[in-house]
Amino acid sequence: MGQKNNYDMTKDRILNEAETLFAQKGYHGVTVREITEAANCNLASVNYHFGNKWNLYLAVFHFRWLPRAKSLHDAVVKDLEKNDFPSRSDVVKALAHAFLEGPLAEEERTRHSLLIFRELTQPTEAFELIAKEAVLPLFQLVSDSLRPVMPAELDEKRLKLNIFSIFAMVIYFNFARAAITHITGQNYDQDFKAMLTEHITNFSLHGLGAKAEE
Amino acid sequence: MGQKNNYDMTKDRILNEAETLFAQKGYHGVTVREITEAANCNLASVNYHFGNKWNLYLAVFHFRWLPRAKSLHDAVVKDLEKNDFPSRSDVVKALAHAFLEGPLAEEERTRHSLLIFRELTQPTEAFELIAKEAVLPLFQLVSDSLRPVMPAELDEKRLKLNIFSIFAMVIYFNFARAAITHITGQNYDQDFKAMLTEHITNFSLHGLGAKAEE
DNA sequence: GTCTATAGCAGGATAGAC
DNA sequence: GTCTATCCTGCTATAGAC
Repeated sequence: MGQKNNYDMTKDRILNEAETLFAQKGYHGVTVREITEAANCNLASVNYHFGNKWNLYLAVFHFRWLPRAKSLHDAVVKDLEKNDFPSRSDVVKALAHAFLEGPLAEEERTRHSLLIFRELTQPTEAFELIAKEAVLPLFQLVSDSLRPVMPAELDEKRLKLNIFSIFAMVIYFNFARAAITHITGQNYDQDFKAMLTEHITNFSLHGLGAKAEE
Repeated sequence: MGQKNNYDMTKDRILNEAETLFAQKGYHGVTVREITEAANCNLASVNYHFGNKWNLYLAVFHFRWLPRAKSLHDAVVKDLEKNDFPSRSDVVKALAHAFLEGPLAEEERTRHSLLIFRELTQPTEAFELIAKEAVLPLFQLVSDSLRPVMPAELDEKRLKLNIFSIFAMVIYFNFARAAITHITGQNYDQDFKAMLTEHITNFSLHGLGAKAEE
């Protein structure tokens, strides 16, 4: 039992440090030495606990990324349950709020985002896992929530594109921070994030608001 | 002179293969050996022509990525010049069209996108270069085009957020192909891309079209 | 379960012949 | 400018003592 604590703690520390480093530098950019030094344990422990470096990478998604994705999913569900019949605006707001100001701490969110961006652009075995366990379910949730409040004549294909567009903004404003900060000089403080949530909701509902011209 | 041809050709072949491989696997995922084998030249030629691996990476952005970005920029400019006073719709359409159906061939676009996504999420020295030479100028162009057709009371900050949202979609639909194909089962053929351009334009102008409910 | 020591190999870079 | 041969560092992974 005392041993089991040590076991868990070392394994946990490795997972924590591995997640941070993989998020920052990508799989190939990180060495096992780096991870074990950061985790304050021996070089050999990665192989002992996870077999090899690649399995450690997968374990990060399994034991760290997925639970966090579930907490995001739950935050959206809870937000939607406030209303018996959530409006379009409720759905968008729930999503934007969860991703930009939700249950995840600031640095946690960055880590979470970086890990999935790498998988989105260059899918590996890990993508299979998170698509099935997190991405598809969340997409389905949003789809089911929007379907009853969108015009009946809107076909499935176009409904999906609309949902992708909402995700596009939520995700983009998370991952393009470097560019956004560079262009606007704006830091991601509490105020700016609240403004972003408001903007995303508004843009998703009305776009640029072109009524005046056409 | 005959020598200069060989010189150029080897250097060019290295740049070509390096670009493809860096886009596919990222800087650390690629080895110099891999590049020179693909370019059908000797291992030492990378060091001869570019000094070291890192300089080759920067050269890819300088000699390959930037010219392509300029051709995209030009496509947008030319499209906008069709109208003396481009409407909001004209601006969005010009952007979406250039990025999804513009001057770049299919595989070229993917390469181009992958390279910048890596830099957007994890900026290096290369980001400085392309931000100054390509990203900021394009942003400015869109900003200048939209300013006269947006309400005067819209402040700079919010105008910028609107522009980011348009870019968000244009970029997202390029880079999240893996996810989109996985979820929709839809391939990026000519028809789908035309539908995307239409969708992005429409969504950017009207959002989900929430007039009915609020 | 944790450590040291090391095998075994792949990587970037260079020297020097042609 | 291009090539071969080679140096040397740093990597993953494992064997085996504790």
